[in-house]
Amino acid sequence: MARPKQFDIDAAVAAAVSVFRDHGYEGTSAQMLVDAMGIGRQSLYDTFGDKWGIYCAALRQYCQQEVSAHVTALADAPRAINGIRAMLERVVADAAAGCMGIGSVVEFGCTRPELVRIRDSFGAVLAQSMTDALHRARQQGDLGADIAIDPLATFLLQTISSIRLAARAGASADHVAAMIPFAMRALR
Amino acid sequence: MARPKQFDIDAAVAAAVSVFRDHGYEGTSAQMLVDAMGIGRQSLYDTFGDKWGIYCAALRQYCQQEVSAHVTALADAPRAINGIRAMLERVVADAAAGCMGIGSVVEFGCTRPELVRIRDSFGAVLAQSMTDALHRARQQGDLGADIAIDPLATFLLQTISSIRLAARAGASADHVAAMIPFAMRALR
DNA sequence: CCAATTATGGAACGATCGTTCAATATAAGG
DNA sequence: CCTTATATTGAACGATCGTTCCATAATTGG
Repeated sequence: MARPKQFDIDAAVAAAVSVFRDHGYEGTSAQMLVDAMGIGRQSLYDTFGDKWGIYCAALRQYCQQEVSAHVTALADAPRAINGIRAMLERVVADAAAGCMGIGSVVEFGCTRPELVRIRDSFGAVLAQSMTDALHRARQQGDLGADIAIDPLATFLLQTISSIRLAARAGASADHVAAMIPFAMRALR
Repeated sequence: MARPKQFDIDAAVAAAVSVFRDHGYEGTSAQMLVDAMGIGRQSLYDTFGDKWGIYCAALRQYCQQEVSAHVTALADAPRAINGIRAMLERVVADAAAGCMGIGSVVEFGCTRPELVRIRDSFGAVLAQSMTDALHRARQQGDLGADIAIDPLATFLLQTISSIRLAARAGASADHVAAMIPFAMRALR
C-alpha cells in the first residue's frame, strides 16, 4: 500500500546506542542522532515518536544484547564456576565502551518508570541465569556450603558494574582484571 | 576597596552539588543553579566563570567531604577491620542520594583532564588511607597472609561504587547492606 | 496507470540553552 | 563626602534545543 522504510531499524537503533552510551541522554542532541543513525530527522520522529522513544528503544536493544551475552557465557561452560569467570572476563574485555545500563541508572535513578521496567525485566532474566549457575556450582562442589545463593548472585552481578565503572574511570584492563579473583573468592 | 560578596560561597557550592548529583552536568541548567544557589545569575558567572567552573567547584567540594568522611571512618576504629566495615556501613546509610563522583565518571569518563585531576587527587588520598588500614589489619591478625594489599584496597573501594550504584538503581538498604559481608570476606 | 499511502529531506517553529550587557546599589579608601 | 571598585539585578543576546510543517519522492494495491 505504501512505501516501505528504506533503513534498517535495528541498525539505526544500534547507532543510537553507541551515541547514548558515550554521551548519555541529556548529552545527546537530536542532531547527533540524525548524523549517527544516518536517517532523516522526520523518519526518526515518525519511527520513534521523540528523543525519549529513541532512548528507550536503544536501552532495550542494549540490555537485550548484553544480557544475552552474559547468559551465554554463564550457560555454555560445563563447569558453572568457569562460566561465571568467563562472564566477568568478557566484561573486562570490552569495558572500554560505556555501559548504557549504568548510564541510565546514574542519569535517571528510578524516576522514570519506563526505564525501571526495562532494566528490571532484563535484570530478572540475568539474575535467574546467575542463580541457576550457582546452583550448578553447588552441585559441582564449587560453592561453599554456608553461602546463600541469592545474595551471592547479587554480589557477582554488581561486580559487573564495578568493573565497568572502574574502566570508565580510567583503570587499565589489567587493573580491573585483578578484581576477578576477589569476586570469585566469594564462592569459597 | 569595594563591596564584599553577600553570599557564602561554600554554601552556594553545596547547593550546586545537590543539584548536580541528582541531574548530572548536562541535565542541570543555569536557571536550576540560580534557583538552588539563591544568588543572581551574574554573581554566579562572576564567581565561577561559567557552568563548567561551577561543576568543577562542586565536584571538588563533594570529593573533599566524601573522602574526609571515609578517611575518618577508616582511621577512627582501633581495630582496622572495623573501620573498613564502618566505612561501608556509612555508604549504605546515605546511599539514597546520588554520588557526584560516579556521576562525573559515567557522564564524562576520562575525556576531561580537569575532572580526572580532581578525582585522582582525592582518590589517591583515599587509597592511601585504605592501604594504611589494611596494613594495620594485617598487624592485628585480621588479614589473610596470602592476600596482596593493593588489589584488595582497590576492590574494597570499588565496593563503595557498587553499593551506591545498586542503591541508585532502586535496591533497598537491606539489599545493599547484604553486600558488605561479601566484601569483608575478601580479607580472610 | 491511477489512487492512496507512507518515507524522505529541508526549512522553520517556539522554547530554552549558556552567557553577557547595561544600569543600579553598595561598600571601602582617600 | 567623594571616588573607585565590586556586587547585584533584570533584560537581552545569539545559538542550539527538541520538534513539526510542508512539499516531494517513492512504492504498493486496485
